[in-house]
Amino acid sequence: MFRIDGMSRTPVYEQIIEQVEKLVSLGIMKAGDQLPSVRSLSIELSVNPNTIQKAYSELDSRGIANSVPGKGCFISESAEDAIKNAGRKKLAILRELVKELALSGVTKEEIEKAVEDGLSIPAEN
Amino acid sequence: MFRIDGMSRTPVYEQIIEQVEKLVSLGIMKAGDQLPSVRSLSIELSVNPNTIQKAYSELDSRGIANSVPGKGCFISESAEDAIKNAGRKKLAILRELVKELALSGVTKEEIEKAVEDGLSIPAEN
Amino acid sequence: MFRIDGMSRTPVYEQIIEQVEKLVSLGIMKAGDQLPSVRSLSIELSVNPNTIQKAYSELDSRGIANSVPGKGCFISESAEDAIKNAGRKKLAILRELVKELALSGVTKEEIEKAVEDGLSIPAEN
Amino acid sequence: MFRIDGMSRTPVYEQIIEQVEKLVSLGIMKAGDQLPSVRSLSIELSVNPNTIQKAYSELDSRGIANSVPGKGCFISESAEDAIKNAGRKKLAILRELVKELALSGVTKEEIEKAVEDGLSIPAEN
DNA sequence: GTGGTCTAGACCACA
DNA sequence: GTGGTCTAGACCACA
Repeated sequence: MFRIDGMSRTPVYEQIIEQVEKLVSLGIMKAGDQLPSVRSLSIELSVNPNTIQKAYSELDSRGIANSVPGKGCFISESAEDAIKNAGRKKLAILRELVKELALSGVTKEEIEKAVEDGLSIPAEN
Repeated sequence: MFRIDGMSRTPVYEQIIEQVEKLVSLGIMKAGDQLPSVRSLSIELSVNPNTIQKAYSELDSRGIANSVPGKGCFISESAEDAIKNAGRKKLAILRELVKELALSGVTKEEIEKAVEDGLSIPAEN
Repeated sequence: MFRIDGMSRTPVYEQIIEQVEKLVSLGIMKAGDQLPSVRSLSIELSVNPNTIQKAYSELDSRGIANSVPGKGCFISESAEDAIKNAGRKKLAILRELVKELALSGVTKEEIEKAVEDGLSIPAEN
Repeated sequence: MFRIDGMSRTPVYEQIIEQVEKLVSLGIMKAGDQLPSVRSLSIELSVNPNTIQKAYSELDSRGIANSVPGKGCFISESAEDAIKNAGRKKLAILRELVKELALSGVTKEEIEKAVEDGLSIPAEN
């Protein structure tokens, strides 16, 4: 269910967060669903339990999951909203990136093509 | 000529690189122009000389400048091309970002609006 | 008669204690009344019997109930007093909370409004 | 500058967060001020660096400080606002606590007295 | 020196 | 079993 790229620059705990967000966005995980336990996932991914813990507590503080001591970690009711709102905040990054590309000499057409590509493949990985 | 945001998450050396690229893209600096000396810039920006050094050698390895030991660091002939090519490589990042936003539930309209905004304000900061 | 919020951060056994206290405070349960048996309540709430046991023995040591082995758990004569005294001890928590809020910049008016609200809706949940 | 109560139930990292908030609320620390480094504070308090790290990264994600890798951790511009807003969210807790006390039989007068006490000693510990 | 990530492993309260 | 906290200590990128 989860896959870690040890070569990647993005921290392991961040990779886990992103994958949970993806599963929720795709509707594969829904509010109330339980995530694998810290220990079981740490074994499955050959990763230290602390790293999973960090991912889960981040998901909790982002409003995507509820970590309930003694019971488990569950997708929260507000998960979809929290993810969408986080996405909205990233629109500013998108704007800056476009501006930077335009400035560096990349043409408007190349940029719009890339955006279209991104929009047209909505659920491929 | 250069400004460093000490609070920013982007490394200081990266901020310097970005600003050199911007100056070239805007045509303010051209092939053959000399960058400030490592020492003078380090003093001007209150930054460790090693950090400037790192920025300049990165600019060198990216084909944007030529560091000539004992003489200085100069904008290279290939600077504009190198910057544009780097920009093209960033199109992939743009594509991924758009895909990620779309997946997280941000609407197509919001995304296209942000792209337009980025394109319409070509040289504001 | 009892409801458990599995998503809540307050431990299940604590939730049970609070609900017993509320029933006594509201006069719904009185001295001598018998609480549901450990087994039956554990089944009703889909909760581990150990958890109910823990709640009941806590109620016992707080002087709110008497656990009689082999017979059951009964609201004690001193229940109302015990609850009121526990409440008085919580006045210190209230004082600290108010102090903390005031210190954090919340205005006196906002605090007094919240207190009034709490006082005016005496028995809504 | 910081003091840890090893006997307390509140986690060490939380104690540190609270103390930073208090220092900001009291105007002792201001936007831009640098917190002690992770290592130095860990030595001063005889606490593991990871624990300080956790406190600082929490302060960061709460908008109270900016952790800048390689430079240090600084009180953010938005610190006071962030603290005040967090306080406002705690008003709901206050309301519930008052309701619970009133229900348990504590008189209105006792409650109001405690609130006044909390308000009248604005900066004692 | 400074923060950030991670492993290894312990201990706690709660279910 | 389940999450939460913490120590001890390593290694990384950046300043």
